[in-house]
Amino acid sequence: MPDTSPTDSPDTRRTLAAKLNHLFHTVHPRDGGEYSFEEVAEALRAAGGPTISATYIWQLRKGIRDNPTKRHLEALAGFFGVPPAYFFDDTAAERIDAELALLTAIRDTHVRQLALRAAGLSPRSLNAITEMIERVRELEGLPDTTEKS
Amino acid sequence: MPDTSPTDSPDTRRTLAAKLNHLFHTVHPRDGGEYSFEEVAEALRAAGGPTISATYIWQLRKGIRDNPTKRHLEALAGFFGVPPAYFFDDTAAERIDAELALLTAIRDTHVRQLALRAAGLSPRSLNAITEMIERVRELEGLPDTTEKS
DNA sequence: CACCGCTATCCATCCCAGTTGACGCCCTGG
DNA sequence: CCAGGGCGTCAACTGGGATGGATAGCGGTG
Repeated sequence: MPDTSPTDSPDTRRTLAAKLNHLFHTVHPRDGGEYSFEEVAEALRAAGGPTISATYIWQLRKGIRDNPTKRHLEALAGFFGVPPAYFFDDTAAERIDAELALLTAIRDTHVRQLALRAAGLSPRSLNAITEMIERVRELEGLPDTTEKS
Repeated sequence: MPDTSPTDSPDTRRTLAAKLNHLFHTVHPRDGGEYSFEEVAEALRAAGGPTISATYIWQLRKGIRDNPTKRHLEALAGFFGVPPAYFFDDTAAERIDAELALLTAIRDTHVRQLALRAAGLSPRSLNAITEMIERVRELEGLPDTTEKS
């Protein structure tokens, strides 16, 4: 099973409302004032894509509603010029990005191939093969540091 | 005004259904077969977070429904171990697709351990060990077909 | 002060995202 | 050849995501 780790606690993670609020406060039209909800709704309508009512934008910013659909997230992200991922919880994304970074560390295609083929083997077989690798490392004069990640 | 450019790109964008389909096809449980919709729904329920009915997952994969809410996207992304951005940004999706098989493989701590230890070995040793893994796969009744790209 | 334009806030409503339950198909074993 | 369970598929229903319209505050103008 892939990742069934318990979803992170409902702590004081930045809520969708907070992020939207930050966007409104940060990106504003040529003069100082913030965008009005009506303006945003209008602009989105003009953009041709999916439209959002001004009232709903207000609800999202206020935190009254916090579970918009994919298309609406895309539209909002598009308007404010941020990637849609901005609205999602970053901890999960960060963890996965870290994993992806680890993958780039494994450049050797042979090692990749090996890992791919090893996936699915029983733990006992994996252990056995790992031990064999350890032995080969020893024979080839590589460090045997069994560091824990 | 920020970015009011049309949200849809000119070319045929990969639909949500296609991406989901790819995830189902690529990341599968220990024994070759794909996850069943029921299994995914069950796992999400067990994870404690927001739940998705098996039927709905089917609808999303089929393309019958294509506008899920934020929480459901999070849940799905969490299950398959990809960042939520996977469902939005196509370029990111392609980048992740390239690593997806390896990414899921590496998630098994034993496999990761093995891969890290294997890094640095001589090509000949790697080949030898890969062949041994192939043999063990055979003994454990795992598919020997190198899955197509 | 009355009036007007504008915007945030509220409320009642609608419609589609999401669920429930049932059906049909393909296995597997008896 | 027929149970029986598992899984994908379908149709109808429900709830909340999303909307439109009404109201209240607020500054500006004559």
